[in-house]
Amino acid sequence: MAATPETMTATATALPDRPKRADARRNYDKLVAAAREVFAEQETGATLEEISKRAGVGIGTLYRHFPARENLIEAAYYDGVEEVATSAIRFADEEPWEALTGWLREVVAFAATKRVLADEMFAVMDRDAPFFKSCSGVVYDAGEPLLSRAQDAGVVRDDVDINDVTKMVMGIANLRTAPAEQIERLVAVALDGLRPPA
Amino acid sequence: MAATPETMTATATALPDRPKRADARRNYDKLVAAAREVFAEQETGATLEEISKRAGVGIGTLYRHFPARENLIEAAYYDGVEEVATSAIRFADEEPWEALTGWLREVVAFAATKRVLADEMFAVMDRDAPFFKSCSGVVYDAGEPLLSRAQDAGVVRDDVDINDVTKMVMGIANLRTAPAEQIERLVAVALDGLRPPA
DNA sequence: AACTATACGGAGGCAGCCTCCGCTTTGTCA
DNA sequence: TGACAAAGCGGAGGCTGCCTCCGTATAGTT
Repeated sequence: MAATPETMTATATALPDRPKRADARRNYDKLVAAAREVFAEQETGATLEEISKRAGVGIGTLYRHFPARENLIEAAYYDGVEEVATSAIRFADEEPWEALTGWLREVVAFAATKRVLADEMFAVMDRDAPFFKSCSGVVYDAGEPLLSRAQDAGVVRDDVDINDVTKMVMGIANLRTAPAEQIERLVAVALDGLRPPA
Repeated sequence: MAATPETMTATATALPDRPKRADARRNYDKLVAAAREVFAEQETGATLEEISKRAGVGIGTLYRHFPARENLIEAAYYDGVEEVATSAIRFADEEPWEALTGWLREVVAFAATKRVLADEMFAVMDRDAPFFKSCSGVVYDAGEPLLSRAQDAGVVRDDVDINDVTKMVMGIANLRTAPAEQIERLVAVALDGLRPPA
């Protein structure tokens, strides 16, 4: 699901407006695609010059569309967020505990693919930038029903909310020194902490 | 406990050698102190020029002592690590569960004070740089007895090691969007996941 | 006091970030 | 379809921070 102005509600995001003229829109899309490529390849230190070159546009064009580095990062990040959010519905008919934890594992896998981008975002962006709020909002809205259901079923403690749960999981998912296998294991341990106290 | 060449074993660290001439040693210390100050103040984007100015030495001097940015960061970080490691002994005579979790809360508090520095380190340093290994080693050696005791007492599951436990906790501790109160709460939840499965 | 190894410091080269403005393209209106 | 404004393009160049290099200064030694 792509983030286009048409499909976005007021609360959905704070992405730069997608431009109107055909050539501009073309370049905008090329830039986002190039940014995704470059951020996916580079372990670190992607330069904006390289992204603009890869997109086949001038550096000035990049800056017109994305006045600050973060705007480009946001655009490259956002539709992954929407995707993982919507994936929540796929877990609707599993058991409450499996539905919640299954979706959270999905979130972890997503985070793994976007680690460089996420680091960039945190490095560059204010903790409470509107964009973060948007992303959080989308993810929370998606996960909240799964959590509530698990709590109603009595398999998750009542003193946590969806913000708590996703943050806890994301913290572990973003561990930069842990291999994927360990992250999965640690997430499972932490999720066990969500079970109601005996 | 300060990190001096005299007190360091081969495995302890990979810090640059502390220099021999009196003026050089003075400048080295001034630089480390200035780096700590600046990293503590700045939310982000501390410049090396500023650190050298604050220390009252030329930029060339900074680079002679710390050829790469990371060397300075390491030096500024390291003795905090040793401090938190040695704090483990203070929990020796508490109950096994309280000893382990009490010390881990200490680790979390330490992480909170060094967040900028930690971010810098991760941004700049290879995941398996010797320095990381040293820090991990020091912390693991300190925490391992507490974990073993808790496992022997049957209050912590057997399928985790000290590496798992500290990473899980550090992941949550480094959450950049969570206030201290929430981090404490989430760490407590995750630690509950360490209890043996019923 | 003279000497040498050690250390100092900042000018300057380099790279990435970002701005600015003259040129080009698009879309529109007759 | 041609002509015109508005929108968009692009890259030269300024700025800043990173880092190197080398002429000068100082500690320690004899």
